[in-house]
Amino acid sequence: MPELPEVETVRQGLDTWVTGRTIASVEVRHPRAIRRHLPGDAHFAAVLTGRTVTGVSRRGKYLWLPLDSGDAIVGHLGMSGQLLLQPADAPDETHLRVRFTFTDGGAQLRFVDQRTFGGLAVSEGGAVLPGEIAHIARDPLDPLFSDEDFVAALRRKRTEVKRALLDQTLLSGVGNIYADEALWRARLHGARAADALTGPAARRLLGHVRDVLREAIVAGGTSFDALYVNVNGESGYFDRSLDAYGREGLPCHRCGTAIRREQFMNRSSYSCPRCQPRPRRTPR
DNA sequence: ATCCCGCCCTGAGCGC
DNA sequence: TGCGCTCAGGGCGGGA
Repeated sequence: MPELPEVETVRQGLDTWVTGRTIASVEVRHPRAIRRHLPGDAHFAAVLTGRTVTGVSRRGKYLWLPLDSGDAIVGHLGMSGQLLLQPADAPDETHLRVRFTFTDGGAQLRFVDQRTFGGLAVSEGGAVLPGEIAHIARDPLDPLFSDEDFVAALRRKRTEVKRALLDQTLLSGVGNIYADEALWRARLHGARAADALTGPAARRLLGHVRDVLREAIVAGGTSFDALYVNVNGESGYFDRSLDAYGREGLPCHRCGTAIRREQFMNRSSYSCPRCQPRPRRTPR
């Protein structure tokens, strides 16, 4: 569910409310939530207890909390994960998976995840960049992201442009919503062959990706339901600004044509039939 | 090496 | 009411 803007909203909240605090206890309520932490839940709790969180970082849709030990807690929200700050006396959430308490006795950090596609792990020595996510590309808001490298890599891909936008090793942070939004802005159908894009077209597309991500962060992300919320349980409001995603049958904000929905990668894709005509040739 | 598919889960909404 | 089906914002492993 969460893409870069939603994860960045969570990152900012964690940075405000968790950085500088020392972990007093860790309770793993569901083993699947730490399945990527191979040593298991007892080890997970033991290495984190007594550690101080020194910041909160993000690459694409991954978050990590560097610790004073040089290790890090690395996490992914999957489709339905939430990181919430809750008073100690707040009732446990139905899908509470991991609870952290702090030595200051303040709000707990809770990892709540209905579908359990998300998870947490300790990354040994991962404070600067967890090795577990070294294969994830920088995101387009990262100051060290290289536009020219991305454009060149995109134009080498023998696949459809939407598939390439969703490839987290090419650029990170873009998911189904923001891919469709950027393609709509760029007036490109997602089935266009990536290696058939001209350099200027690829650069324009990247510009639209960057714009829509930035605008969505300002809005606090996109929340269709209670599954995506910030660390204080509040929804973002970028759903009001969507031009394509989820708008099947509604008029295109540019030309008035009804937005269409198509199946792609076992997911829905939304586009304007007039502004984003299907390519005649698709990649093989 | 590159690309693509199936799968990992739970719950909401819908038609019957 | 209840059943069964479809759908949901992601990423990985493994096969082709």
